[in-house]
Amino acid sequence: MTKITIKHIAQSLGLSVSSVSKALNDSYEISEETKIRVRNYAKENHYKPNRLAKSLKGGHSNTIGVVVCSINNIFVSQILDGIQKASYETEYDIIIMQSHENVENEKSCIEALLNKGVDGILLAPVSETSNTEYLRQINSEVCPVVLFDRFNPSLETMKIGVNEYKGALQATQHLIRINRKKIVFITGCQFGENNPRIQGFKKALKTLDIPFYPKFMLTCNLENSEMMDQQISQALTELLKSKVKPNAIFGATGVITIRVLGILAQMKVKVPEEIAVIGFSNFDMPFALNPSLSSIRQPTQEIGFTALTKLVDLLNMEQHKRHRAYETILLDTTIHFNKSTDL
Amino acid sequence: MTKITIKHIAQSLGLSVSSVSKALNDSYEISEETKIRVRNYAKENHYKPNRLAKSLKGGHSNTIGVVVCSINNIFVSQILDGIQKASYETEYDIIIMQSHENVENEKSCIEALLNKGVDGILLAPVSETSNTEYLRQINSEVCPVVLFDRFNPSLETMKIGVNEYKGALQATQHLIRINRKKIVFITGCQFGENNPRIQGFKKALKTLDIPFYPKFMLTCNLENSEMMDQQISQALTELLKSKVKPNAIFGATGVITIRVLGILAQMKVKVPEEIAVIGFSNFDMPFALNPSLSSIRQPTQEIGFTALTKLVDLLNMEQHKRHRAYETILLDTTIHFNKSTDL
DNA sequence: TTGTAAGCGTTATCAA
DNA sequence: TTGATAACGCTTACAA
Repeated sequence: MTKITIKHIAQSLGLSVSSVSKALNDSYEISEETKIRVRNYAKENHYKPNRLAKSLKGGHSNTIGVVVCSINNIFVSQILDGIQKASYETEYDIIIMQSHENVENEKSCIEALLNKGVDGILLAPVSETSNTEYLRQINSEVCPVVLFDRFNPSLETMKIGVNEYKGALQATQHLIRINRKKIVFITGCQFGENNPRIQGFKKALKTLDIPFYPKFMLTCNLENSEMMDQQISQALTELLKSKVKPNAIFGATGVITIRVLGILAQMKVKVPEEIAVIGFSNFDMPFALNPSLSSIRQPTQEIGFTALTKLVDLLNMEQHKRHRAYETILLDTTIHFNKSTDL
Repeated sequence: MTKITIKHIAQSLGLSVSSVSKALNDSYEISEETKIRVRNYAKENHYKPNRLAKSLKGGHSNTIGVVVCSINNIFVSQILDGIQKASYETEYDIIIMQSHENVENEKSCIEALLNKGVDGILLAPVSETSNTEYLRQINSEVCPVVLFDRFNPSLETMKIGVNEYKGALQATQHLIRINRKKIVFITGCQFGENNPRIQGFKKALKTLDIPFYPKFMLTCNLENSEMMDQQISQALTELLKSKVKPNAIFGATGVITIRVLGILAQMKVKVPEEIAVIGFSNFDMPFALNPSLSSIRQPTQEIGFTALTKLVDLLNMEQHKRHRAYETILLDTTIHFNKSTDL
């Protein structure tokens, strides 16, 4: 069970270390016969190249860093699953870091990854503007940074996400179709005004000349779920008392949407009779929810898989050619109607 | 932004490489004055030691491998969160692998980790007997293996889990207390007969002389959630038609418990009126469920944190002293009563 | 107190 | 076709 190295092989076979290395790497300089001898010996003795030595020599760590808001989140863990799946087919290891929806944490995560010598970074930015300059510098001077899930519009790099605009548009249209036009839209405070989910929502209203109530735009803190619950339930309580009473809620993220369901249940507000609910959510068991949730589902596995694959593609290119490969990939969402909008 | 090495520092300061190394490592051989010069220069120029070189030299990778059934699972991701948190305070990187509840995958994961040269392994075994011999060999000859969540009773090593027996006992007692004595117990097929959750359940029945119906022990496939849904709903449909109709369900894992809720909702079975439901679950938003779920909650963060901490402790000990440090830590669960058992 | 040199396991250059 | 040697960045006897 003891580790065997090239040196051992060389000694046992009466070859030099360099010849063995070349044989193992299928170099043209080595005779077929020797290659076979070496390969056989290596296989029989379970030789495994030492990745550390290889990396040290090669100047890269064969490691990719991933920064997400929180591992402990269904949406994120599905993406991570996709990233892992893609990574199995490569030589890269994955190191995961959590920004916890905080811009400064995000920077620390990236710094930590850089210290570890990662060859590339996969990042779901905290906000649309977080660490822009820093990231730009990293991407052009240190290692490629591929963005996924959320984008930083002013950062030129590879981006993989979903067509949020379309998803939000369709979901809103559905609410309107079932005659729920007084829609509360709940987002995280990291969402900028130009967020495509907000834009899709507004677009749907505008097209059909439905009035937009600014006070129906709710913003909550994604960093802390207790605060979030408080903020949402307080805001909803007030809105339900106001003269223009809402009759639907659109949740901009999975956590928001599902928490809203819980909050409404505790407030004894009937869904969908009093308030219809729809939102982004990748929760796997919509029927277990109260009531079964209508949702916009994102192809999370594919996001992760694509992001990692594209990053590896970049890594395999010469640095100066990379910028030409930059693209923004928008995958399609799917929309699922269940009881929470069933009228 | 270019990487700086010990060599650069040595040249700039007119010192030798070894002196710089020693200064940086606070060796007694180096004068205070030199140390300060070196440290300052290092700090000013953002010197970061190359971990690869350090590891290659030191003969360890500073990496810990973690094998879980699936990242994409609330319970697991909470544990991973705990592991990460603990790892921040160490020099170790974490590499995660997924066994997908399959014994052979589990072995491949471990092999892959060993190839990467991990210094230790954190493993949530697929079953109570999976890969016993292999793991024993690894643990004694290669690197420490710490078990968490599920245990392999015949493997002598460090183990971190929860008092499942007690949790199951309490939950069952609660069902009995609300006069629900015909309890269907649903487990995964990886659970052996001696699993503490099953034992706790049986004990509660036995103590109060409640009959145990073998056909109320349901087993489902945890590898595939569609199959699982099918198996459970089919079995329940039959049981509900039989002469001894169940009036409660105990779910042995979070996925089972929540899926049961969804299945019952689709079968239009009223919870808790017709069937009360309780089970292990670490789902964060019990109130969003239909109905709000009574559950046994495990201290997932703490499990992960403890497991990693203990593994690092082992790593810091001399190999031959490790076995003396082995212990089995059982953390307490908490039980939460909600609507699904509210009678 | 500081420096020299060897070595961790590879790969790459150049000679033989 | 094969081998000797240097190098990647760091640590550590051993010498000076």
